Amino acid sequence: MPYPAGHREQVRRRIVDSARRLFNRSGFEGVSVDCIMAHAGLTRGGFYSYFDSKSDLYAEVLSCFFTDPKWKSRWEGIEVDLASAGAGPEIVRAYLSRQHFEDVENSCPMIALPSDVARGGEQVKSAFETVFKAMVSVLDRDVRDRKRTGEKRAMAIAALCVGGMVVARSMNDRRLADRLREAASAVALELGGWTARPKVRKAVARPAQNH
Amino acid sequence: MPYPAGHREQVRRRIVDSARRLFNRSGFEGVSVDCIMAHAGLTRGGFYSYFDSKSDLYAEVLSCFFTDPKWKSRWEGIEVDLASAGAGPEIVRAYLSRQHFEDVENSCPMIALPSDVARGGEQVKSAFETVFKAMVSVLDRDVRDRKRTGEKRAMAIAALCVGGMVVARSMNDRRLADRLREAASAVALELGGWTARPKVRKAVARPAQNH
DNA sequence: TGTACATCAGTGAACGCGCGTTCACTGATGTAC
DNA sequence: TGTACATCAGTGAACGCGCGTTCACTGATGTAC
Repeated sequence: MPYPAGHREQVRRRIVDSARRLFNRSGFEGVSVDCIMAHAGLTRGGFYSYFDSKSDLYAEVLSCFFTDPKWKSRWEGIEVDLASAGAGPEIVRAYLSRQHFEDVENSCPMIALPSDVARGGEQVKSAFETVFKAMVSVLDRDVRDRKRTGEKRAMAIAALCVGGMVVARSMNDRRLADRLREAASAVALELGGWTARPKVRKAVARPAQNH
Repeated sequence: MPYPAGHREQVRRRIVDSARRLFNRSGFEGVSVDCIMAHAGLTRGGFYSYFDSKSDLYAEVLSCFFTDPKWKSRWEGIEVDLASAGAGPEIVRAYLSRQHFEDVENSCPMIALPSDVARGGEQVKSAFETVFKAMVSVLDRDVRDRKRTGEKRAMAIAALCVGGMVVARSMNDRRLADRLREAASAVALELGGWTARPKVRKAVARPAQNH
């Protein structure tokens, strides 16, 4: 046996990881096989001994994102365990945080890939659906609901999180993007019944925040 | 003068219209200049006497949508006049309607193109920003606000509309997509203070013309 | 321990293709006379 | 009214380029003896 055992798997994982980052940054068509392999420390020729095609790799990248049962937040260093209660407001804050906004490569695929998904095949959409459902179900558990409209609210909160980030990423004006994130976050927390009334001074300490 | 007056403008509009439909369907990179011109009944060569580049056309397509002073809704046959008051709830309903969901080619560019825009240049993002601002400002005018958080609310409502449609379009399950649209619509109307209790509150709510 | 060898991960030149863009040209048009 | 003409909208061949993919080859590796 030439090359140590597990070598192939290790290299394969390196390629998938390189692809994930690059696809997140530039989309399916915006990234070349050459580029993916170069970022994995290899050359273009070897690619086809690992994957049948570029599309094949794309599908694998997507399913990797979605199949993790415990989806550990990569943003803000917060490890949000989806199985625990009380994660709702944490998720909203992390999702609409500046860090998540900036870390394009590691961001939620629902933000980075929606156009590709909407135009993609059944398999890809199905995977997208799974993530969204997961997000909704965690939010749903925590919604403080006065009128038994919990699932409706949870879906709207999730849509607001995704929409806020998608739109913020599509702007030039950084200030406007910031305001949008903050507005979306505040309203999402309000919708969940998670408005921060505990720290009253905060509202006083930050009034310099214009508009 | 060879060719009748206005001929050039008419052809130019035909190209933009063809591009709008095709970009909405397949994204920026999924459509070739050749294809756009063919759908406009022309050949590839003439393109560059109308536009400097493909990106240029893309930016124009984006900015055409909401910046029209009178934006005629193409969905639901509703003609929403942006200059008139009371358009807020109409826009929310039309935006999240089944018709808008289904009519991909004629849909709002903020739904169909967000990933392309996020990865695009300054010019394109600038055009997107304009569209979003226009939507926010119309909503803002109509938000029935009790706490002077009008602009924040308007931004969140807009993000919820866009996000709801983007996510709905990325799903396989039509039922789930429908529920999402309805949830987003109901919550968005609630956020604007437009929940259907019209007869009781109208007199009270109008004077709260914020900002 | 040292050498020869079989294996196969990785290389890089080459392929056909479609793209955005350019440009010399064509031919339809309204106008001058 | 009819003809010659200047204009310029539109044509289509051609360009360079980067892409996904293929393939004959290289050379690093663990093993056999």
